[in-house]
Amino acid sequence: MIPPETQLDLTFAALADPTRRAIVARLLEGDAPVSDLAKPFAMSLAAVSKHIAHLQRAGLLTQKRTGRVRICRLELDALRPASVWMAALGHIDEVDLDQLEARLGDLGLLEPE
Amino acid sequence: MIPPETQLDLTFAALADPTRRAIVARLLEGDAPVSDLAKPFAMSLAAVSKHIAHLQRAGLLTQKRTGRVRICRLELDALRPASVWMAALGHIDEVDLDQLEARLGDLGLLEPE
DNA sequence: GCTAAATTCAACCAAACGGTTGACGATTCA
DNA sequence: TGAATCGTCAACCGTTTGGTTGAATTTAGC
Repeated sequence: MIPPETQLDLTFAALADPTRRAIVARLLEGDAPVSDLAKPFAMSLAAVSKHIAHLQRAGLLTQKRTGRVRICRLELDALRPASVWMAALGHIDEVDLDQLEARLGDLGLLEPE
Repeated sequence: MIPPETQLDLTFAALADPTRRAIVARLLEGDAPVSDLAKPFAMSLAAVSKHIAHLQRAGLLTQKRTGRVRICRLELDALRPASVWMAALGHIDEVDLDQLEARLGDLGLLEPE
């Protein structure tokens, strides 16, 4: 099992490249074979294949082969840890303080005021 | 002016490293000088300084020098384009399905159940 | 004015990245 | 069977990254 820290590393790194973000965006419109994904880009198929591998390592993309074609599917769930991390930055005050307080309360560590 | 595509590159790349994410998290608790930020890490000050420079390039961190000390401040606003990009991924499905359904309905292509 | 402290700068290193080309394996189809 | 197609693999190349160490710079304090 991948340590969660590494999961975030892989996810953010996967999104840090414009080619990969374009592939992700394209997959929102539906599953697609590798060659279709590669078409818009002025680079070799092998290069796109590597980008896809990168997305796969991050769990953002899965492939299912049917014949000689590999259909790529976007796995939006894999995006959630990164999304949560970012969202937490904006709200950490409220969320974390509440949870901390609740936990401290459960443990009887909260001093009455 | 930085092209917006590059802005996303820099932001996601900045977040793709655990040291930098830890620095960001630490700065949520308040501004801090470089050496304070460096303390938790088992690496040289120069290394942390480079990480900070990386965050600065992405616009996520600004410095204000007071004397020989540099106070670092988190710039959460710089996170917004990346956050928006990710949020868009999560909702495009619903949106598109709704629009598709509406369009099909308009065309009389929707089968009654 | 001298010394110590807080950072950055510069040079270096190994590893990863993003791309290329060419060979290879699998599959379809005539 | 043989030729074409889809995609990956392998080797290579130049650049970037994340770290090191040591010197340079700027400010503080005695």
